[in-house]
Amino acid sequence: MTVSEQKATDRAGPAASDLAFAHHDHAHCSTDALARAEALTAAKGARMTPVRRRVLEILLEEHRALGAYDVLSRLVSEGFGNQPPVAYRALEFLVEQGLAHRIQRLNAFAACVHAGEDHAPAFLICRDCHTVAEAEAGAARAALETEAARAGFLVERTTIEAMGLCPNCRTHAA
Amino acid sequence: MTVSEQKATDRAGPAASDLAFAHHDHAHCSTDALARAEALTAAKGARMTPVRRRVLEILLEEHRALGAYDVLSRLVSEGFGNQPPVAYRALEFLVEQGLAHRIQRLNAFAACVHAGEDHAPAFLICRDCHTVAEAEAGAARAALETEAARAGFLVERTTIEAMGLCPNCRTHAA
DNA sequence: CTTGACCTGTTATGATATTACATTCATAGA
DNA sequence: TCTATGAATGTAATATCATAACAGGTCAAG
Repeated sequence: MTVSEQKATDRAGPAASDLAFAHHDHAHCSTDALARAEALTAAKGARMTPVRRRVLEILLEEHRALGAYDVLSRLVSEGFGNQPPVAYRALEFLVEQGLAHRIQRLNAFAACVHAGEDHAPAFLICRDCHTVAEAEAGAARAALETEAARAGFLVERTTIEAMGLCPNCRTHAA
Repeated sequence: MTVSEQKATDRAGPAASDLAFAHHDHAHCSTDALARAEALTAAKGARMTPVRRRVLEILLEEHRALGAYDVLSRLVSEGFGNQPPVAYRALEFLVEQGLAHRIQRLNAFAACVHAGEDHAPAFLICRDCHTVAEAEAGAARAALETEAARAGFLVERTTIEAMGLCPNCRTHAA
C-alpha cells in the first residue's frame, strides 16, 4: 500500500485547538501558508518555482504526510517530470526552507504550518486516519538536551514523534 | 553506502557515564546483556533460537545501529539463510521482546542496554562515528505527552532521537 | 548577449522492506 | 514413543523508498 491509498482524513469533529485535527477553515489555512511561503523564500532569495510551489500546495491540501512517490504521481498527472528526483528535490528544497518537515516514522513529508516561526516541532501521527499534527516540542526538546548534556553529547537535530490516536479517531473507536 | 561501510566506532576516550560513548568493559556488557536476554525470553516463554541469539550478539558486539542487510550479510557468512526476511524477522522478534530498538532516523537497529527495565529510551546518534547511545527519555516523553494531551491526542508510542556529536567526536573535531 | 549558477528531466541503480509459500523444527498431548 | 500442531526458518519474488550522475534548459547579473 502506498501512503496515498491510506484512509483519508476525517476533518469533522470537535474544535479544540489550532492543530490539524481540529475543524478549521482549511482553504484559508492553505492559501495563508502558501502566501507566507512565497514571502519567506523571496526574502531569502530562494526560488519558488512551479514544481516546488505545486508540491507545497499538494502537501497543504492533504494536511497529512505524503510519501515522495505519492507526490510524484500527482506531479506526473500535471505534466511535470515523472522520475523520483523531481519529487525528492522539491521536497528537499521545502524542508531546507522550513516549509515542510520530514516525518521519519512514515518516510513521508508534511507541510509546515508554522513556517518562518523558528519552532521546535513534534509530530502527532494518527495511526488510524494518518493525519499529522505539528505540536510544540520546546519542553520535550529541552528535556532531551538536558539528558544529552549529561552524556557530553552535542545535540544538533532532534526527531520527536508520537504515534497514537487523534481526537476524532478516539471518538469513532469508542 | 551501506551502514556497515560507515566509519567504525572509536571506543577510546574519557569515561564519563554508563553510556555507549564511554569507555567500558564491553565484553562484560555484552555477555551480561545476552544472559539477561536469555532469562527474559525464557520467563516469557519466547524462544531464543540460534538466529535470534546470533543477531542479538551481532548488535551487542557492534554497540551501534546496524541495518537489516548488514546483519543479514553476517548471518549469511555463518550459514544462516540469505534472504531479507531472515534478518527482519529476527530483528522484529528482538524489538518485540524489548531486547533491541529500531532507530528510525537510520533505518537501523541497536541492541537494548536496559532490557527488562521498562524504560522510555531516547537515542543519541553520533553523526561522525555512528555510535548510538540509549539515554533516558522519561522527562522528554512526559513533556510530549502533556503537549499531546492538550490536543486530545492519545500517545501510544514515541520516537525520540537526537542527531549530533558524541563526546569523543567533539574532542577529535576540536 | 554571454556566462555562470541553478533548476529540471531522465537513466540507471542502490537501499530498505514485505508478501507468500514451502519446509523444517520443537513440543505438548495421545 | 509417536504424532499433530503451531512456530520458526528458507526462499523467491516483488514492493517501496532514495540517490548518483549527467544532459539540457532557464534566468539574471555583468
